[in-house]
Amino acid sequence: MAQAWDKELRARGYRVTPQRQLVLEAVTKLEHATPEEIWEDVQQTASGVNISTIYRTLELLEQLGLVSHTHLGHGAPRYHPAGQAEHVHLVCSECGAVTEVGPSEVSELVSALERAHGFWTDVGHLTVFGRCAVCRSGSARA
Amino acid sequence: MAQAWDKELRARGYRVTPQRQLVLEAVTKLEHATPEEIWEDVQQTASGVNISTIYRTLELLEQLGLVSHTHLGHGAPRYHPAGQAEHVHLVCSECGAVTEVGPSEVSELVSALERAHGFWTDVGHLTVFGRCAVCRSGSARA
DNA sequence: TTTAGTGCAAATTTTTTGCAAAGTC
DNA sequence: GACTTTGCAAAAAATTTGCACTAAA
Repeated sequence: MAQAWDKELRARGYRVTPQRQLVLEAVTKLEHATPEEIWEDVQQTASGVNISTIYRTLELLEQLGLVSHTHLGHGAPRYHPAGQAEHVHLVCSECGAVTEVGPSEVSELVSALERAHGFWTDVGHLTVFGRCAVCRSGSARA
Repeated sequence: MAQAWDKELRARGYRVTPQRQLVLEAVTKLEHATPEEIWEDVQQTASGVNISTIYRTLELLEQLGLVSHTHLGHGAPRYHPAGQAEHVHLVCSECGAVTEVGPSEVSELVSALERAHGFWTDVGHLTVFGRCAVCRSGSARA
């Protein structure tokens, strides 16, 4: 059941390779991983997958709708399995902590934007920057 | 009045240079500009400012609170004047159009996140990805 | 066997850094 | 004149690409 994707791949003329399996597993396991983190993870498992293969594979998997990515601030894009329930990311600019919250918490926003601007919100790609509870209480600046 | 920043700079021991003025002007004029766009704009005006100076200047101006940046998707960060009223960006993943909406439209969200997670939202850095009204009506998929 | 995928190395692109020369205060 | 900034060139970091070789179907 977890391997429905392999038929998907073959059906579209792509091949099922160990590298692709490993990358998909790593994306699922790590959550919010950058290409480099995925690469590091895969290295431990296999005898070695080239970084360029990671990039090419992520591109393919994303195109197939198996994974998707978001930008959590500055650096590299972060990948996560697409099947997974959508969630919003709260990123603390101070400590970098990432919190996931359910889509219901932003439903107000989504309908407001829809109403006012006819804009459909891609909740899965929504990232909110700010300061987390810990940092706010830590340094006095509340 | 528009040059309050130069005293600000000197007061903190920094120097007012034509390069810094040009960069700040470009940021104000362009809105949402990447370092490279700012560089191109400045080139037309002056006899030439080095790209590394652009980076260093943006870093300084941001640190001084004169400009700030957001990430509007994939590429480079986009800079805008910090004094400017805060606004949220709606970015259409399909056509790339960027719409600005006032902070009041997300006040619901801000208080909800504050209430539920103690999270303070940095509204000025908030970017919402999705599909704009034009693209939604254009291609049938509403 | 046929065609797609991988590894490797080199090329890009974007941003950073060291340092001497030039500019600001 | 003292101390900051800039320009330039080289270094890093992050991705992408060309191509011969390996492997899936």
